[in-house]
Amino acid sequence: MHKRILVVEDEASIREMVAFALRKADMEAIHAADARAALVAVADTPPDLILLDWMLPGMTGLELARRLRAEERTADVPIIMLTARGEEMDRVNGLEAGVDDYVVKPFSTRELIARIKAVLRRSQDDDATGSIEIGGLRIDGPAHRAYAGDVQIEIGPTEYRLLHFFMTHAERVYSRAQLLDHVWGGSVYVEERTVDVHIRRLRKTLEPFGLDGLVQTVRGSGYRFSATP
Amino acid sequence: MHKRILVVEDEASIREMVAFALRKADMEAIHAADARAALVAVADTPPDLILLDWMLPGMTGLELARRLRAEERTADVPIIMLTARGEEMDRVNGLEAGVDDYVVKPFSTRELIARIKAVLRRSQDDDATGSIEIGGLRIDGPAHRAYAGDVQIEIGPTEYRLLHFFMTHAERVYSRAQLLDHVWGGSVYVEERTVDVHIRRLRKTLEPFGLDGLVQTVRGSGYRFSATP
DNA sequence: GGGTCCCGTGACAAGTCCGTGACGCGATTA
DNA sequence: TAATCGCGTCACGGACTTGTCACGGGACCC
Repeated sequence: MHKRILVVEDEASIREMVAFALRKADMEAIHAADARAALVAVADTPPDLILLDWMLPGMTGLELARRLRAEERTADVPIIMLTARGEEMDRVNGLEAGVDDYVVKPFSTRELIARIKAVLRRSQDDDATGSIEIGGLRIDGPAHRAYAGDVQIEIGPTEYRLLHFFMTHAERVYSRAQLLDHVWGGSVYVEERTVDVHIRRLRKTLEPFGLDGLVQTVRGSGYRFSATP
Repeated sequence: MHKRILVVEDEASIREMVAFALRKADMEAIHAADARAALVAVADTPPDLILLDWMLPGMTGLELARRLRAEERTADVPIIMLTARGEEMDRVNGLEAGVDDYVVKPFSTRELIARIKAVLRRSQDDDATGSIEIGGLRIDGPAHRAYAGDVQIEIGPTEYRLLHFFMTHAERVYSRAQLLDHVWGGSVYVEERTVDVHIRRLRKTLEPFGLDGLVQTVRGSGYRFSATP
């Protein structure tokens, strides 16, 4: 899980220490030395999380937090505040501004990474869809299970993800590239032919249950999931 | 879905922040600054959910939770506890009092709303509780004990919390991160693999009673509790 | 009918994920 | 104070996934 973290901090040494820790945790640090730079950086592509120093030249971190919350694009980006010990940290105002967590300096990088992970973890919503049924095949989203009528189907992780995508996007042709994007996640590179192999594996696990013809090949274009041949 | 939420919290600023967030999510906030006010407000018309601060003037939130559970009218109303980080929060006692979830301050409004929705969704199709039985395993909520048939099972605190969470959220896959959030609490940092170890310990204590296969591994996703393999 | 392109299929090696035993530490109890 | 217990972490090994490749059959176009 590669994440992009915006680090708004005027002290270069702290920025670098944080950047180093982030990189080790497979995250990318984007630097901003003051509020203005932060707003510019955010305008481009909103990061996954923002680390915000409490004291900044020009504008306080709190004020910046409010600004970020007001913007449509960044309203949902979690914010973690960095405060120095002894600094009057107005927790209530922070809460109002929608700050997700505080880390008090001096902090260990270990703790910082831990906090970041915790906040990221919480911010991802768990709206698992209910159950879907198409052509005698049913999947139970929350339970991560597939059924042919009443009998349960043993299915591997990637096969399940592929099946889940197909059933939530039935009756439509997807190219191998699109399937890679949606099922594998855009940030990994795998050969397109890999999709073929997984299609085959999926067909093979469905076949013993009389569920063939659901995954259809559209020659030259890709694959489609449909109950009607 | 218009819901009425009772907010029991002595700090006015937090009450207002919560009220603002609730309104944005199409819910109505009813305020109560202390336990007495809460009991009065509840006597009129029970709300759909109660947000309860852990520390209250006069009576602790935990005590109030017990009182609310004892009342006929409010026994079934879900309760979410608000606790400050660092406050010693006794999650076991919370379970005993029938608390449905915890949210640790500082929290973002986004997270709070998400938790509220999750609890509401769950309480829709949940009947009166007390004790739950799944697959020959029974837990007695108020006493926090576990039984296999009639024989009591010796079980540690963390194992019990894990088991309790599983039994109140059966037939659904949870990632290690989600389990950490719900069973360990939001703002603590432990390695995700720690979950594995506790899963194993739980399995090991259940096994001698023939209760194996209840805690299931979903490779690549997490764990699931279910009576059917 | 021939050629070309596209897809199905089986095998395989690397990689990932999970179960498991052990260890140290702090808290609680005797 | 000593002893026990529960908990979090680590390292190791095994089992399962998974991405890739090579081969061959079939479809489409001419």
